[in-house]
Amino acid sequence: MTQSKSPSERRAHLVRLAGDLFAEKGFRATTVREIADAAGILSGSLYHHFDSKESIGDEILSAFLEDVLAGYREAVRDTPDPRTAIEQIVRSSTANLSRHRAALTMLQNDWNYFSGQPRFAYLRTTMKEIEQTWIELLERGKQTGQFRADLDTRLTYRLLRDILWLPTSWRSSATWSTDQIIDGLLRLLFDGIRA
Amino acid sequence: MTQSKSPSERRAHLVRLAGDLFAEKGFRATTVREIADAAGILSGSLYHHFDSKESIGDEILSAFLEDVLAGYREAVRDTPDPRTAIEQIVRSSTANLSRHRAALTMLQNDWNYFSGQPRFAYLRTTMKEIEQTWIELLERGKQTGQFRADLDTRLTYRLLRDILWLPTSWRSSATWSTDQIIDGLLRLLFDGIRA
DNA sequence: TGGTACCAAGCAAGCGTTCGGTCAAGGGCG
DNA sequence: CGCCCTTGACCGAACGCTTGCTTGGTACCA
Repeated sequence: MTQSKSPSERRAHLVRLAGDLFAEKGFRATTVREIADAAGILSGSLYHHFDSKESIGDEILSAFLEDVLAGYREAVRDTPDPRTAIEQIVRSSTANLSRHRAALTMLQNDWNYFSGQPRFAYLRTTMKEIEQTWIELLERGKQTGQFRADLDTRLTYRLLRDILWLPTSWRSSATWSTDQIIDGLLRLLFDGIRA
Repeated sequence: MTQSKSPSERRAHLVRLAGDLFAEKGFRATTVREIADAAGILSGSLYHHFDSKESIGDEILSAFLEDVLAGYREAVRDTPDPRTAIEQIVRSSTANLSRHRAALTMLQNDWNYFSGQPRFAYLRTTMKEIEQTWIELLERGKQTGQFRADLDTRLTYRLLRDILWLPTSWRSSATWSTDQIIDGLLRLLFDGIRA
């Protein structure tokens, strides 16, 4: 089972273990002793690989946000059609969110903790770019007549962005497949629930 | 300013102060010393009024859930029409949520902490009843032809319930009025964003 | 022999909570 | 009226425990 470990790949393994715990309990609520337990070592030994608990969180969050930003940029680059771009953003975001469940829980539970620290200033920066992308897409959609003209873009953006990473925090995601969730989300988003 | 305090009304005042902190930082992240500071007393003195920090949380959560349940029951009692009932639920929930902002933050941030304890078993009970109400309304709406027949009721319920208490956690709610949010929410919900 | 990976032990700070004591307000009583 | 004695609200200090993190040492592999 415990096959030979590569040089610095062991570090990535520890990050993954920590991420699993962060995804379930959040960052602050997870102790370094729990992370060490999951790895089968003592808590002090973690500090051979990381200089702080925050560093682990940093690694998880920055990796996530990089992927998310890449998805957004790719979507607006690939197509001029707002509706298609939004659909692609929803798909790439959903994929990223399920690959980085820990990051989402951390952003939701410990946003106050992270966003205050200078080290995590990139959190706000990235959010700004995401917001800008959404607003431009929604505005363009209104101009082309695809979206309702009475749409409050900023309000709609806030709703959509948050709605988008709601399902990821559902623990019993075994109930629905990713495709099911995406389809339900897109239909609700574009058409509402009315017949 | 500090007018004479009534007998046990001082206790309610402390609960309100604690609630303001819980609404901003969550339950676990708020310390009893911070609560005491806000009240201008020492942390130990809090235990003259409450037997534990959890008791304060209990008071806030149960009061909130009582109001929410009352709103749901009233909505389904007042009208047989699913669409009208849902609209009324959205309005009553929004009102309750803005009156009990602390409870929502606690449910979102510290759900794991509370839901595990027997003392807070009523959390799960209430959620069950809310879920049941939504599902029955959505099913009835499908049968009457008001809602799309291909709606996955359970998935839609999950989305709607969570979407409903999203805007409350937005700190800068000064940007939009409550009515604006409700309108945007209802339009998105029933009609989607498409023209 | 030198470096990597870990252990064993412990530190300071912070947590929720407890406890003995103080002190002003106020009702009963002579 | 003047005295006593209860009571509620709070202080000051500490308790036991958990937190993230540090330190000194050691086994092992190249």
